[in-house]
Amino acid sequence: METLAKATDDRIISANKHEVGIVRAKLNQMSKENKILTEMVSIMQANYTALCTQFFNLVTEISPSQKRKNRTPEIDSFNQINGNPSEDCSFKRLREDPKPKISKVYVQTDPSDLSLVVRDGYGWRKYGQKITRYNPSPRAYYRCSFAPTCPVKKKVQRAAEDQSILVATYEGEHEHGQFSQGVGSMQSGSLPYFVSISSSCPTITLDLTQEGFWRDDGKFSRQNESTLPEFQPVLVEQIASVLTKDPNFRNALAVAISGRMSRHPSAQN
DNA sequence: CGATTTTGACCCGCGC
DNA sequence: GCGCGGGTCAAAATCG
Repeated sequence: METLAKATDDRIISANKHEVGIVRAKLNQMSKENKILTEMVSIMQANYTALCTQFFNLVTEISPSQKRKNRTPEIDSFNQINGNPSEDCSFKRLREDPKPKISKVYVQTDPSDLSLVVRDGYGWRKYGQKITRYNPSPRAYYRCSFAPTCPVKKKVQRAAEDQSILVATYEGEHEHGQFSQGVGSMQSGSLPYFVSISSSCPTITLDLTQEGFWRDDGKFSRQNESTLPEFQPVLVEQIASVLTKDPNFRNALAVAISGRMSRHPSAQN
């Protein structure tokens, strides 16, 4: 009887040892993958720096008079997000002027939806619309409904490269909370991808968890996965550049990846 | 009837 | 000074 119990204990101990071995192996593999990921991020960062230098060289080669003539939406967009390159070639120091905080939000919308509405939880009053030079789609101008108490303004225009992407440019910050127009910020017209790039502080919110969009009828529509790669290259570069610069993002990414690995051990094979 | 949108006119800064 | 382009104004139209 006693020998039977001892044999059972031995088997449990041996099983535990085996499990510890597996966990150790997994940990080793994870730390290896972590190293590889860190190296990849470093390479991306190096590439980004090289690209920045190249871009700056190209921009500074253009004379001031040529600058206006040859200006493109891409350069404008780059300058808005990174600050004026002629003032700081490293792009690391951002302008600290008293201008209102400007941030950009890119919203993937249903291509069939032609409205210039970005639901963000705030109330807006449209005060103008214009056709701009480099973009066939009109630009809409909105003021916060709390104006003149709240000076925040926003411009909404479809991306020239992809009409399904709405670009909302916010000027200033709300001095009041959101007041929902129903459910909240994630309501009709909201988005599968939500990206915010701020010019004054390179913070970014990237929500790729929603593979669809909220339609006006309140239903959540699944996004056709084949359309995902169409997320514009320029936009992707801008996002990648901000992400690779941010050590917090890299840490968060490492934590998220290791968390995912522990939840899906089969994926490690 | 008040709030909101539309849209042409106007203003302003910039480059030539 | 002129033209261009972006931003704003404000009267009319529309909506709830």
